[in-house]
Amino acid sequence: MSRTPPLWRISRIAPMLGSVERVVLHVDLDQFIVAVELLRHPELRGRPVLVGGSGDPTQRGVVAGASYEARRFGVRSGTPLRTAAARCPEAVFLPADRETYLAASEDVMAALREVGGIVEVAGWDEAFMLVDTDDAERTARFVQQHVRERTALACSVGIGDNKLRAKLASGLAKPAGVFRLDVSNWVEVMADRPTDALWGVGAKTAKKLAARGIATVGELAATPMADLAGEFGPNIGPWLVALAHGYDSTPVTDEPYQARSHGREVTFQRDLHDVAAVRAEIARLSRTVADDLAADDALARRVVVTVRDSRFATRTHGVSLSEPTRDAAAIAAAARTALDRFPLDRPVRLVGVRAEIDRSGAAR
DNA sequence: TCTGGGGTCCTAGGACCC
DNA sequence: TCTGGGGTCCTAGGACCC
Repeated sequence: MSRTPPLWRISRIAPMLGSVERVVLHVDLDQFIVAVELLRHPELRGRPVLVGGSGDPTQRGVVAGASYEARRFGVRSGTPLRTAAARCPEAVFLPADRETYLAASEDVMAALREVGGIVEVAGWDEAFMLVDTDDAERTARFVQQHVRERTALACSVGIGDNKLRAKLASGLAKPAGVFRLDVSNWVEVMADRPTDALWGVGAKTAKKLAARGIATVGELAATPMADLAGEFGPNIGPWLVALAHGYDSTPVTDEPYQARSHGREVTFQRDLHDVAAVRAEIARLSRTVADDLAADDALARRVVVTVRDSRFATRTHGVSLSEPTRDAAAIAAAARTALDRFPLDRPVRLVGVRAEIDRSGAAR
């Protein structure tokens, strides 16, 4: 189809001289959440800043954003706030402000679209771009400069011959740099890194691989695909080996994002012992999810309830709806039915309600 | 180090049907 | 009656990502 982008060029900077190539860029904002906060709290620049939860490190919550100064204390995204405060007592804690980050993110994406090519939003603070250029490094620098001019935010840009390599390259470019990772330097750059350096290999998979004597990307690449099909499945096993070669054929697309589900969950500051209180919370979350569905003009086809108990054991139960709906009472009734399937014999740490969206066609 | 909240995608097993 | 193979749907769980 007409997915071919317009020929990208920076006519002011680089006259079209050499050969044009098509590359994937991965644009990743540097310490995005903290950087946005520093725009309105410039006096905090240079200090260890941690954003997350309510901003109170004595409460349950984790770090959503850590400044580079804070990271030197061993605090990173996902660290419990309490732990962060112990490791970095002089840190400044700020509450997470999703609306502000979302607005900043939209400014960044608008700036990227001004550059041209195909722009695929991949999260608040990252995007892929498919561009045709005769100087990819110069194009990457131009993107950085343009984002900085429009938003005062710094980003790193990875250049790759597919999305996987571009994504890994941006990590290697940080902070505020440009790095190119393609078929020509893949082995040199990646072969000796641990398998969880790959995008899609996490701690669990890395551990299973290590148990088979596969510790590095190079060792994974040298593993016959059939060897992994048994433990990881007929699709994931071979895919892991492909990842280790840097293969990726997923397209960069600017199709508008369509959520497949909307959910809300809450961790209580103190575990709930009272079943009635759990039910009330489920009802409240159901109403919020119904609002989220309405805002997205979406209909639910299934409602799934999550319960995490005081021992951190997490279970789900779901109820399929007889017909797609966004009616708050219907969502709440389904959630209550699902909740009644739990034994609720232990204090409850977290509850959640998630609506899976019906995209079967006519129902928008 | 006592572990958030928003999501996506894949897998396995059982039900059900032919 | 005690035996089949394949396809598809549903559900719960797992892994991963930002």
